[in-house]
Amino acid sequence: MSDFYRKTLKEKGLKVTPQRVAIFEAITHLKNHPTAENIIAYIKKNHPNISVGTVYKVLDSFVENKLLSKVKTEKDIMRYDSVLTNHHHLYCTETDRIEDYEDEQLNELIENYFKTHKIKNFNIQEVKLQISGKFNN
Amino acid sequence: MSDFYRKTLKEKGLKVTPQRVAIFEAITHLKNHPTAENIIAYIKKNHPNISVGTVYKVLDSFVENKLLSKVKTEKDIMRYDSVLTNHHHLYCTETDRIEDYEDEQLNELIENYFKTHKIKNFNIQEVKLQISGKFNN
DNA sequence: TCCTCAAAGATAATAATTATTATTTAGGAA
DNA sequence: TTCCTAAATAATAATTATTATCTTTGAGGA
Ligand SMILES: [Mn+2]
Ligand SMILES: [Mn+2]
Ligand SMILES: [Zn+2]
Ligand SMILES: [Zn+2]
Repeated sequence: MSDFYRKTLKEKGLKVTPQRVAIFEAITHLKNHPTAENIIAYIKKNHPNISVGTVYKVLDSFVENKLLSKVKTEKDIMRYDSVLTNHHHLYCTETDRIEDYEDEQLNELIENYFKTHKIKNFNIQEVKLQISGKFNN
Repeated sequence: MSDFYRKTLKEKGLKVTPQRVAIFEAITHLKNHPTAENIIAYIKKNHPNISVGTVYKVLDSFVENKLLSKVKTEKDIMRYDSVLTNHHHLYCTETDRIEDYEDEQLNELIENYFKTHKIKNFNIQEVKLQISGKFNN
């Protein structure tokens, strides 16, 4: 169960603490690209004394160590993403829902496009789509 | 000069105030997708008594009225975009620079792709690319 | 088992943004 | 042109998300 988290933390050279394991578990469990607040609320059930500062610090270090990424939004609040494969996002214009969109064919299309259409003075590392619209239910 | 701003505001049914004209002028003048702070600093030169709250409120109403859009970033700070045509963004992974990237051919490619690859339960309104990488100088 | 230093907890501070409220003013009506 | 009024602004306080500080704790190696 939590052995996966412990193992991954160790591989990254991060000390294995109950807080880190709990946060790691929370972000893989929570869907919809949770906020720090979402994560704290979830963890508090089993770990009521966890400190807010700890959660922010751990999230930061997870981002640095590429266990997590940040999701860009136009709200004044950060959201986190545990899916690390190259994927895109569906943003609902009505709610705050953000869903993952994986599409290997699209990735190839874009990759090929930029192979033949270099951007001057710019070296591309990653291309992500933010697809805005509405979910039908 | 400022007649364009006055005219545009009037068209949108917004009262024409010196503050709104100044903010409108600032955002079209400032490059690199300015923050509210950037805008305030710029305006203060000619308009030293403008209030921070006013700037935020005006920016909000400009976004609502589609005179501006917000730019997604992974920092805890909002940035604004006066370019309203459908365009994409180059994010520098080293600095906070965000440049516009316009590419009609790419837009068509993507549009056509999604015509034949509908996303289930989702109605696309807009697709934007966030292209991360490094500027060569 | 013991030590040590990195991590966690508690708390205060900061930064960005929003809310409140008194004052001013744009712009339509008289 | 003057007057009126709703809407906008300025000043200020409050809120929210995040970060910093500092003391205590405990993970993990010796
Ligand atoms: Mn903030
Ligand atoms: Mn904030
Ligand atoms: Zn995602
Ligand atoms: Zn732009």
